[in-house]
Amino acid sequence: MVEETNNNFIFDIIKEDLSKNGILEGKKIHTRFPPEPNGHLHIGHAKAIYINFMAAKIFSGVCNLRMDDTNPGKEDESFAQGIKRDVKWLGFDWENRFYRASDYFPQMYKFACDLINKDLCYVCELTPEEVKQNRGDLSNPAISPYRDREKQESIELFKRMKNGEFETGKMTLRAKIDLASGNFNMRDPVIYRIINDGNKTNNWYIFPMYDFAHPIEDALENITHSLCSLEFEDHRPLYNWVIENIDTSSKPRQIEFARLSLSFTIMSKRKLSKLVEEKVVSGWDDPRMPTISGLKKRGYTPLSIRSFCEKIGVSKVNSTVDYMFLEHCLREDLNINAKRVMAVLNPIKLIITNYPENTEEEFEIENNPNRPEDGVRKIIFSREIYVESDDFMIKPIKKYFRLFPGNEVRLKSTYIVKCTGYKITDNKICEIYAEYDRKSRGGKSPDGRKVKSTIHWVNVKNSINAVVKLYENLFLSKNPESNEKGFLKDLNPNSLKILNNCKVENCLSNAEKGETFQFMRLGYFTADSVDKDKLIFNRSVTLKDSYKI
RNA sequence: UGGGGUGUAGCCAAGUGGUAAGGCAACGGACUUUGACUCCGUCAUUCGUUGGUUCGAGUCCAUCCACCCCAGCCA
Repeated sequence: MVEETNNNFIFDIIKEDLSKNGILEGKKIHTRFPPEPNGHLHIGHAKAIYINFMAAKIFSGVCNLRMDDTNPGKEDESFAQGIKRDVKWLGFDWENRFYRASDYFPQMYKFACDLINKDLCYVCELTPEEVKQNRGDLSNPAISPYRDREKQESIELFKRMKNGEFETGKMTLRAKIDLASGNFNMRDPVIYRIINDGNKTNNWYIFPMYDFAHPIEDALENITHSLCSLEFEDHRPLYNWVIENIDTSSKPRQIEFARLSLSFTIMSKRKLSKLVEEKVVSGWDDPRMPTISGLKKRGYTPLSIRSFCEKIGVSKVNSTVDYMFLEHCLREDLNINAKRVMAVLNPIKLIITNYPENTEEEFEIENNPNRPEDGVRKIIFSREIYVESDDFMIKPIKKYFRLFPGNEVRLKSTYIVKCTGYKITDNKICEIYAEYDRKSRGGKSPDGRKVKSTIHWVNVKNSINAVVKLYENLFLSKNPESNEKGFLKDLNPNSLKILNNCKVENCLSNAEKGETFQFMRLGYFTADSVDKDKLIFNRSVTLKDSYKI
């Protein structure tokens, strides 16, 4: 998994801008990732982060991290902290360029006053309802009776708005552009509103709207390419209007790309919050959540997420990526890097009847066949072991070549054993019996006979207990939002399954929190708790399995 | 109905007038002490439609069709 970058239409534009006679010839590019601190980052944001930081990296520029905090009340410092943590975890570095839109409020206020003086803005006293009624429609223009207010009067009122003399919603500052525009964003958009609820941020009572604030933030930070998602395409004329009419030499350029949709999950912050509030999940970092913190807890690695972002590409097509593709990227990383261990999720005891009691043998097992340099470790074998209950059938179905009476399997790294019988108590198989072939030590078959199946096991004596959490998609449909009764009616009842009686190899007593292992033949599992008396693993992703029962 | 976008395989996605990359998924097969991994092979006579220009069109022009976004004092 080499980290290199494919081309895309945005990088083509940047290349063009940077080329000879391009608008940025001889300059550096400068991008930014500007989340609103009103929720936690998810995999969709990872795409935006990746695009912005990679554009900077590839073209030897830099990328800022900026909190777009222009709407107090929705926002919270804890979200800002979480965002910084997640971006850093993903492996991106904004160095010392962390900014907040609110730090620019004085400058924005000044720009707004300039615009009033240029007769490009006016204070409007329409209430929100009146604005709505007067917005016009597809064939009729909007109306504002305050459009021709004297500049001086607007300046006065705007100052009084700033001083907190009016209550929330009483008046707004509007840009004088075109009440008849086919683009509703240009029908004299509100650029400042009053939020005077006693809950003030930095002593401000007026707050700039996104459309006014964003271009100014970009200009003040000397952003060259302002990369955002498709729904802002209609806002670009307004973005450019602001840049052209304020006093700046910066010429940031907005380019839009399609945001990410992933099958079987949702990306809307509002809906993700709902899952948290309704306690459908344990929190923003529930391993089933598509949030960065959730993916981390699930066992996703920063490399796998970056690789995913790289591989899905960048375009303007609204598309939905298969969830399987994300899983593929994780497996690709873990296949190379995860240590292999043995763990039995649904244990059943296997007794090797011809193996001496009170004896044990030591065997070596490789830590990672894909990385011989990771060496081997010792495992202890003895008469009683646990095997997976799925690996035994009294009457084998077609193409089943694991344990069943009369059949031979290899116990990974040790011996070939032949199943000789089983015991049933209370209608349940409680023990399986087998005999081992002592000539097969190490799992070899000296006579060359083929043993189709090799199964994993742990020793009864020294295996340790663990809890394993198995996850499936949170939703049943590819597109949970399409459920007519709402996404909350599309929940998968099996999205979490907790196994409390798992037996794992004793080397896992040294596992570190967050460390990921391959449980052989089962999948990749990440240590979520490593407390002495409570070892918990989250299944990150299964192994691919061509055997369908 | 006004404005802005987008249509290439089941899913992403290259392609910039010279004869449809790549990945995922799927399906065959080889290998295998993980039914994993790895390796090999198959998988678009055709690019939303219909016309046109051209020696030549996924690429240019026109037409129609489908889908997405926009009428917050959200971002």
